[in-house]
Amino acid sequence: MSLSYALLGLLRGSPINGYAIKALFDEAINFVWQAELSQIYRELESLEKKGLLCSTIEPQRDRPSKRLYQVTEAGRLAFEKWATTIPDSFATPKRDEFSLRIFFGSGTDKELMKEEFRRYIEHMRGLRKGAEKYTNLAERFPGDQVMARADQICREDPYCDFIRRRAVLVSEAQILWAEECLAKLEAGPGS
Amino acid sequence: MSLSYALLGLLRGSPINGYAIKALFDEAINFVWQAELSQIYRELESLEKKGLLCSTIEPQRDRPSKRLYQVTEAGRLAFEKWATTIPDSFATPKRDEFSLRIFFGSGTDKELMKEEFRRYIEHMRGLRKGAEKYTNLAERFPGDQVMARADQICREDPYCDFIRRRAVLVSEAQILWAEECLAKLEAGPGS
DNA sequence: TTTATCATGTAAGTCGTTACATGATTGA
DNA sequence: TCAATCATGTAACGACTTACATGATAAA
Repeated sequence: MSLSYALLGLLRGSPINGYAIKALFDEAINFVWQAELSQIYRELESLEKKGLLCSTIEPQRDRPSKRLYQVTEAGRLAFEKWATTIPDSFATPKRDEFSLRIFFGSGTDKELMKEEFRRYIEHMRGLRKGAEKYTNLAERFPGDQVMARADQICREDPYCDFIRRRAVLVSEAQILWAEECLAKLEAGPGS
Repeated sequence: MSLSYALLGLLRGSPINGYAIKALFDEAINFVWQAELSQIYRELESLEKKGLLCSTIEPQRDRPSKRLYQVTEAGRLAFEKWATTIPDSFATPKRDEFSLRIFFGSGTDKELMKEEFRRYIEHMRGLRKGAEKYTNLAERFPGDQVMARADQICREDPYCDFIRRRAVLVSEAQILWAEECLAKLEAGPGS
């Protein structure tokens, strides 16, 4: 599973706690990975048991204590191995509810399907907009060192920009596709 | 979960057995849904227990017996309800190992990353090629009525074509993106 | 004779979501 | 006072994968 590598990769830098990782996933790298807090905590615990991470409790004055994680040497090695081994297959599991709904569209009222495409286009425009600009983590989390650092890394790292650019291009392709479908449905008989 | 609706949708037509459904997923609608045989069998069983499907055993002379499934009236209603209710969100779970590998690319040797992009482009070209033509199920499964019928439906159904077209456009966008990334890596310092 | 295809299933384990529990502080 | 944010976790369930078991026929 790749969540473990996402965590090992993120924890190579300064120590982070589970809650902040969730914020990073949601705010900064939402084109890359997604996970629920409960899953993150469980995975961090599991990685620590395996000796790939270690944690320390950091008490805070005005906030609850944090459990800060860092990679161990073994964790760093495991990540390195994963990062330098090109996978045999690039296939991603194909399980997309929207595709399925469209696939079975011919049994559904055409006006309803048109509305579904319109809503999909709105959704995709939102995604594109979100990907077009850098997520300004430093602004959103003022005074947070971890976020400031993540922000800076993303701004300087060409690979981080690749991922952002991909989100833009792919969502644009899907917008064009959906608009094309809508036009065909409107041009077709009985509309 | 949507696998159940994929099954209910497929089984609205002529009765099909689990093994044939797997073939349909793999050959015809691989842009739409994916599932392992073991999961299909379990899900079919579960849907029958819920009264949404019913099955009959069909003995064959030269082959093992088949368990043929069909939707019940309750199953048809459940499918209708799903198909005619536009979901609140179009978000798909974002969990793509390739994105993650690129995101962490700056720590990896540049030549290795270039090779990874090249392999990715090859993979995407294969996907595009597969999507450009109709999957000729009738040719691949000569004499198979279920496949012949699925083939014909796909050929006549505009929604089926939408899905195919989407796969073409999205894989094209990803090819362009990856080529753009490669060019940037090659133009950058130290290449 | 061995491999491939057809055919159905079970069992174990991993991965992921949803719901629940707890409790502190801050701001409206 | 009430909601929001910060913070960590547990428990139950649901979804998916991998491995295993079985056995027939057809083709190489």
